[in-house]
Order: sequence, then structure tokens, then C-alpha cells
Amino acid sequence: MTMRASDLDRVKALPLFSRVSPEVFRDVTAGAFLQRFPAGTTLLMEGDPVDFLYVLLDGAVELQGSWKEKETTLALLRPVSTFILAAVVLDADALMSARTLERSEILMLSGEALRRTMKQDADFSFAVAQELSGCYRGLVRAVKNQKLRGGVERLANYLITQRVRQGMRDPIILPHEKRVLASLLGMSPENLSRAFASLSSYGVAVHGAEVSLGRPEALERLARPHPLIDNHMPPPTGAVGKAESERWATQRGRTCGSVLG
Amino acid sequence: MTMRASDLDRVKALPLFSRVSPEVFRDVTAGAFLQRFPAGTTLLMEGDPVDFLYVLLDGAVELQGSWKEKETTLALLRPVSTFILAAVVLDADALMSARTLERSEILMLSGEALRRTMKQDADFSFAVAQELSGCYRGLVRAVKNQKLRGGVERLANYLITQRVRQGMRDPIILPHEKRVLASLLGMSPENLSRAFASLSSYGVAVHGAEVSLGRPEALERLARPHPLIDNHMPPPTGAVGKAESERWATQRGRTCGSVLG
DNA sequence: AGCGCTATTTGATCGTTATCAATTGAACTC
DNA sequence: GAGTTCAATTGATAACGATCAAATAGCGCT
Repeated sequence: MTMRASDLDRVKALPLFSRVSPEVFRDVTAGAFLQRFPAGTTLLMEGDPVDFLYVLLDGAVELQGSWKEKETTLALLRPVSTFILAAVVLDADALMSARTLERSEILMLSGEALRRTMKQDADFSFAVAQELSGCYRGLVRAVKNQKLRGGVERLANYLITQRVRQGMRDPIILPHEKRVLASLLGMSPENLSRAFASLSSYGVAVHGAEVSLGRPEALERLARPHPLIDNHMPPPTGAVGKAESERWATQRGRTCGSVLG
Repeated sequence: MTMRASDLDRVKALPLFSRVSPEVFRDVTAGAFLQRFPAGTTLLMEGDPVDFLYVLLDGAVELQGSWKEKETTLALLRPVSTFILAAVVLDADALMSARTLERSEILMLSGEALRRTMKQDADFSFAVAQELSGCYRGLVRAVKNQKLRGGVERLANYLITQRVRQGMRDPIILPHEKRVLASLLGMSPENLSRAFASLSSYGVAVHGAEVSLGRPEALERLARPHPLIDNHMPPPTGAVGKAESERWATQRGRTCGSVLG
């Protein structure tokens, strides 16, 4: 509907769509619509049927899971990212809730059209499979991060990852509220505060959302970042997808959300 | 090479291959070979390039991740399961090590042939995407399980899941060593022992690998199993894939390994 | 500026989990 | 059947993380 041509260009630039023919792109975006949501809007609840592939074009989205009154953040998304691709492919219910953290612009693509197009176009199907592989590997990293590291180590590695993503600038800017970050890192907000405090002896200084990594080498000796857990992707020059960044990690964007922050 | 026709049938029965044409199946299994490994063999190390899609036909395989001398089990596989599909699709390095827990028979399919076939056949690509979606969702469940529940709760839910998988028999049989189970559940072996002990007040009695759930309802009140975390798939009547079981979970086999046990 | 709301920090305490040490148990060898 | 080996259990202790309570800081609003 009311969507700028530049928005479509940004979607087309996603690795999921960058290599498909114009016809296929037209098919899969047929009936798509752009919506604006205020901060704190729940886009999708756990267990809901998923009718659309969501593409975050502006703002911020949190994916969360819950159990017994408890909630945890599974991923934090920044533009340009797609989400709940797996549920769309399987035409299954959502395993995560999605809510906006800020005022957001979100493009919604028909899940049915996406599945139909996949069955007709092997290249597109392949691109979806690559994207899903990237998402899968992002989650593998997240599980390893969660099970193998303690809270302080997770924070230290998060900071180092952010430093790389933000072009080695100092200070880095925390892209989200600390309580949200705490949930992503799998700890209570109180513990995140204390974790920051305990990193002060490694040169870390916090001023609101600004965090200065005074002595990065000292922090790295504690954090011990590892390429098979932390995807130290270079700063995004354009739209980058999970599959892209995973391929980058091997040898030689961002689409389903940065599971490790 | 030396592989029985019945083995190929079992592979063909996987949801990944069940709907493909005979020609496509021939293409993707071209140059495949069957290997037998003793218990404790490392098939693949973290960081290794992945040249094959592995299909576990007999035995048991553990997928594990490591960091700083620590190791954790990411999944335990039983026949018939494929593994490291995501790395094959991206032609990327393995994020997990794979090792046999028992003497195992493993079919190895050329990753290059698989990718080539995907690009030629939309239906096959779609099946791969569905399988990957199932694997992805399995990991989402695993992260929620790990971040939202405590050790005793994870064990309780594991036992309930096993009860369903084993056809509601009592006692259930633990399919793996307790130390491996502990690693899967994200706790030390000592703590697993204590977790079992603390479940005795809910009717759980352990005799070696036999675990009797004396009062399943009492255990369920503690465990609070949830369909968006625990995939209570009915006992396998044939080969079932992750995508299958995820689709089952929605509405209305097992391929990349049961991440939750 | 002053106010009210929320996020964050800090302190104290409690429960959970890991670790070390030692014992028990079971399977296998000789 | 005694002895060896490794898994599993049990106990003691320490590290870690969660929770409650209270104080502080930051922010938008009037």
C-alpha cells in the first residue's frame, strides 16, 4: 500500500531476495503491506498462527519466549531484518512473541505467497534454505553462549561484539535498554549492573548507554571470544542477512536477528 | 557402497526425501557411502569444513559444543537422523563436534551434490527449507528450556517427554548415560543425581537406567510441560523428521536430532 | 524548576549450581 | 572370585545468580 519505492529496494537488497528474478520478487511481495506500530506493540503472541513474514524496516523488535510468568528475550532485531521465517515455511504456530521496542515500520509479506513461490522457484527456495541455515547457526551460537559461559563472560563478549559491529569506535553505544539486554544475556537486571561493575577492573566504564572499553585487550583476555560462538561480523555497510554473515564467518547484514545481541 | 537396499529405503523415508522424485533421490545419493564407526569416534570437530550430510542409520551420536576446556551436549541423535544440514547448505564450517556414543552406521551424502540438487529442484529445496525450519524451531525450544527453567524442571520435563516418546510405558528407559544426559540438560552429573533425588517426592524412582514415574500427574504439576517448549510428539511409528514433528505440534520421525532429548 | 514515572544501581539475603573429595555401585578382566 | 575401571552417588564447600528492599539517577511533563 503506502510504501516508498526505497523501502522495496531495501527489502530487495536482503540476501533472501537479492538474487531472485524481478518476477519472483513481484510474486512474493504481492499483497504485501507496510504498517507502522508504536513502541510496545505486540505483533505476535506465542502460539499464534503465523500468516505473514515480517520485515523490520525501521525501529526495533524483540522476540521473546515465556513460561510460567517468566519471560526471556530470544533475539533483538534492528533494520533490516526478517523474522519468524521458520514458522512461515512450516505454516506453524509461533514459538516466540514479537513486540516492538520502539516505533517501528514493518513490512508484512503473505506467508502463503511465500510458500507458493518457494515451490515454484528453486533459486528462491535455496535462498530461503540458506537464510534458515544462518538463523539455525545463530541459535547454535546462542545455546553455546548460554550453556558454556557465565553471566560476566556473556556480557564481556557482548561488549566486544558490539565494538566490532560499531566499527571499533569508543565508546560503544548500547542499542537497547539495560533490562532488555539483561534478558537477552540471560540474567536479571540487577546482575547485569553488577556484571558491569565487575568489568570496571578490566577498563570498562559505563555512562548511561555509553560504554567505554578502556583496555580492550584486557577485556578480551577475560572474554575469550571464539569464532564458533561469537560472530564477529564487520560493521554493516548495507543490508546483511544471517546466511551472509554465517558465510562470512567461514572463509572468505542481518536478517533473522542477532541472537547474540 | 556396501549398503543394503533397506538402508536406502530408510533414508528415502525421511521427510527430507520422501516426496522427491526417484531421479532427484538418485542424484542426491550419488557417491554416497555407508560407514561403520566404533563408539567414541569423533566424526567431525568444531570448526572443520563440512563436506557431507550425515545420516545416522544405527547407533547414537552426540553433537557438542565447547569453549575454554568446557564442553556441552547440544543434541543427542538416534536413528534415523540427519545432522549438520545447515552447515552443508551454507558450505560452512561446523559449529558443533559430532561423535558416536555407540557403534554406529552412518551414511554420508555429498554436500556438493546436495546443494547442486537443491538449485535444480524446487521441491527438494522446499523440503530442505522445511527440515531446517524444524531444526531451527527445535533450537528455539532448547533455548527457552535452558533460559526459563531450572535444572530440576528441565529434568522433570525431560522425563515426561521420554514417557510420551516411549509410548507411556512405565518404567521409562534412559536412552543414554547419565553424564551425557546431564550435559544435555545443562547441569553437572552431580547435580543430575541430586535432581533425581529431589524428584523422589513426586514419585520418581531410579534404578540404573530404569526410571519409574510413580505419579505422573504430580510430576506434571511440577514440570508444567508446555507445547511451545516441549515437543510431545507421539512415539515414532516410522522415520519422522523435525519438520514433521513441528508440523504435528501445530495443529492438527525425527531428522536433525532431538535437541531437548 | 519541580514533579512523577521508570530505569538503574546498590545492599542484603537466599536459593541454586558447580566443584572438590570421598564413597558406593556395577561391569569387565584376569 | 578378587581386582580393576569407570559411572554414579553423597557430602561439604564455594561461586554464582535470583530476589527483595531501598536508594539513586534519568527522563518527560507541566
